[in-house]
Amino acid sequence: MKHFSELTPSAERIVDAAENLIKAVGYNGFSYEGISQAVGIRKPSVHHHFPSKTELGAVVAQRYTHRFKESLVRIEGVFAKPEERLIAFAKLFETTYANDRNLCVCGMLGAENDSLPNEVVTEVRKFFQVTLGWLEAVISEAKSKGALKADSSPKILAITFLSAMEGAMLVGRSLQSQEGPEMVAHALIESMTPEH
Amino acid sequence: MKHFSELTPSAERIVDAAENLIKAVGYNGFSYEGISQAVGIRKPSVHHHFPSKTELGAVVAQRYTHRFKESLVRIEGVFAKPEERLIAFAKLFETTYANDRNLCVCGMLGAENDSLPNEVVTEVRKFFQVTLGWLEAVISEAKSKGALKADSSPKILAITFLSAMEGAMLVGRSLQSQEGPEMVAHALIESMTPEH
DNA sequence: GTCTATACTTGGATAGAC
DNA sequence: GTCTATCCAAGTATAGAC
Repeated sequence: MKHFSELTPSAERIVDAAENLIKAVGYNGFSYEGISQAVGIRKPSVHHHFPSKTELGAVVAQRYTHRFKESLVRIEGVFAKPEERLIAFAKLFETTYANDRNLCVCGMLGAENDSLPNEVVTEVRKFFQVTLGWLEAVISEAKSKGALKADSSPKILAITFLSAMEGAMLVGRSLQSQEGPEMVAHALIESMTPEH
Repeated sequence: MKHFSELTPSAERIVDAAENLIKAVGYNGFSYEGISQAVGIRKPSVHHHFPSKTELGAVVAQRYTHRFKESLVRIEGVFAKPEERLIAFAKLFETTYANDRNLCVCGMLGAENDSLPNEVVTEVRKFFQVTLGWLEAVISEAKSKGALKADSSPKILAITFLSAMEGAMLVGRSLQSQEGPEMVAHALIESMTPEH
């Protein structure tokens, strides 16, 4: 399959448009026509760069995961404390949500999982595996430092935290609320912080 | 708009099929053809009962919310303690998830919000308002009893809890995991339970 | 209530010229 | 790389017979 690092400038603009459309209306909700309008070229030109919708969807998810990983590494370089890292993590989702109540690309695709081509399903799963691995390590460190108090394993807490972030975007969007993942993250972390 | 209480038996089977399809593949993922196959009648017969997809979607959401409310009232009749009610609440989602990793109808529709007709959006919003209202009351009671310890307001905790349930289904489905909302609910409640 | 037949639109995709 | 033209399938929807 095509790799996002080898995209021509036009292909890049197409992936940008597809990513934004997926955040808003999902894989089943966007079309080549929509991409065409967003980018300002005709449908067959979109097909020239991405012959099939499957491939386009997979590249979007792949690039999204890569950039998300970059953000996680950046957080490690800026924040030393695991508690700060968790808040910074939540802010990644908040930024997406604050932009038009958009969802996480892979959250949206995860919801649509059962109607997605296999190539896309695979990429989406990788996003969750990578993200949960990172969260688990951060939470594990927070617990061993005593900065976080909770009986459940770091693995389960990571799933809980990520679930809350993804769900917060979905619930907030349904309520047409300004409040999103960051508010939920604060409530969660606060409830797991030991009394001083 | 049509009300779900006035459905003929055929219409009921159509709504059943549509509900199941929405849980699996969403509003944008299902078609009259799919309904037709699930129910065993032809496409125009489906249109006879529900002229437009918009109306069918709205009735599905409407009936789903009503039944969910019934479940909430049933929980109140069976469990007295707010902690038990929260677990029973989580089990409602777990039951849906355990059936083929299906999503909550309104969770799925919430994700698709921006590509949904207004009538459906309205019904979905009602689901979240009703559910959050109920959760807020339960959490409020739990806090005043001292069964739950958390600084955030019951309103915010309700959003947090529901977000975690909706997100858990989405994340679990993406990972193709057996573990769903119930595991997350236990982790959450445990972390908010005061030491004895 | 259900059917066959059909209309109309959109969506994904290809051929071939520039 | 982009275009016009076109294909074919699917999706929503209607007409009208039984």
